[in-house]
Amino acid sequence: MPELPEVETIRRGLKKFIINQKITRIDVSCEKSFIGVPPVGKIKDIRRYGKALIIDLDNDSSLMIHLRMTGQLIYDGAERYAAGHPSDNFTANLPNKQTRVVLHLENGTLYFNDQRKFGFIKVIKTKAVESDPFIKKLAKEPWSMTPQEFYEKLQKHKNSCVKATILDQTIICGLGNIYADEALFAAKIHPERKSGSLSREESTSLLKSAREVMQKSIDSGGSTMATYVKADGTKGDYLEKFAQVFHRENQPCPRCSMKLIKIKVAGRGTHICPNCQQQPCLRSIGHD
DNA sequence: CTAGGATCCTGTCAGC
DNA sequence: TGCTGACAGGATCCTA
Repeated sequence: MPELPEVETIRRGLKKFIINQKITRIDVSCEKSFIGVPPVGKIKDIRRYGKALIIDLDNDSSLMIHLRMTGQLIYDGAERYAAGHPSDNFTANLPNKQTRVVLHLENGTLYFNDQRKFGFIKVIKTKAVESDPFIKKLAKEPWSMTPQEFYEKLQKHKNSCVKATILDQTIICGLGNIYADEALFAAKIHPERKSGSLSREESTSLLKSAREVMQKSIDSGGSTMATYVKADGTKGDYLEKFAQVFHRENQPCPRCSMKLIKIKVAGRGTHICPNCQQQPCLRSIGHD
């Protein structure tokens, strides 16, 4: 579930707590969730490639972590920091039923929870991170992609729905279901438009919107809970404060007040304003 | 090569 | 209450 802004929020949050701590032991309770031989070693850095986190150790090995749909990382030490898939388990006892891997550190514990077991932690050599099959094929993030490059990518996949195109991490990296919907709404583009039908202006607008919605989310701590859990832990509030369409079906469009609807595109739940985001055959009728 | 659908897995919720 | 199917903030594999 976590998309680029959530993973970046996790990275920044965890960094403060785990850098320079030694991993003393790793317990794996779900074989599928941990690939490789659990290492011990001191944590030197925590990096991010798209939606993947990399924890570098001082022994030439790294842990690659992908949370996929339902992963969570929770650090429990003098303070607790939790982020990832939103759930009540953040504040529940740890470990719990969904805890797949426990990393014991000198001064605390890092829990990897994952309801659906799609996520994983994988041991790779630090030198081989960039040549890992998943990392290697990731495209540029919206901030480092030029409008020209983006337009060319859309043309290359001209027969595919634009939403499917921007969800493909090998085409543009970082967007998931929330930010794809938000970016398309911001750019007033219907998700079922063929990628090749977007004008250069629309393409540039979409790229710009993708940057904006994700940056805004990073600035506000992600859309999911990212919290120092005390009794009243604060949480990332992108969905509450900034999301315009995601999970807002049946509510009025913030731009035109027409009722937002939910449809299915590329196999994913998709939220749109049927007035602001019109199909090609309906566009240019009457107004702009 | 592209595009679309099934699939991995567990849990929750709406509808009967 | 219990059952059933749909669905879920991701990515891969298989098919045509």
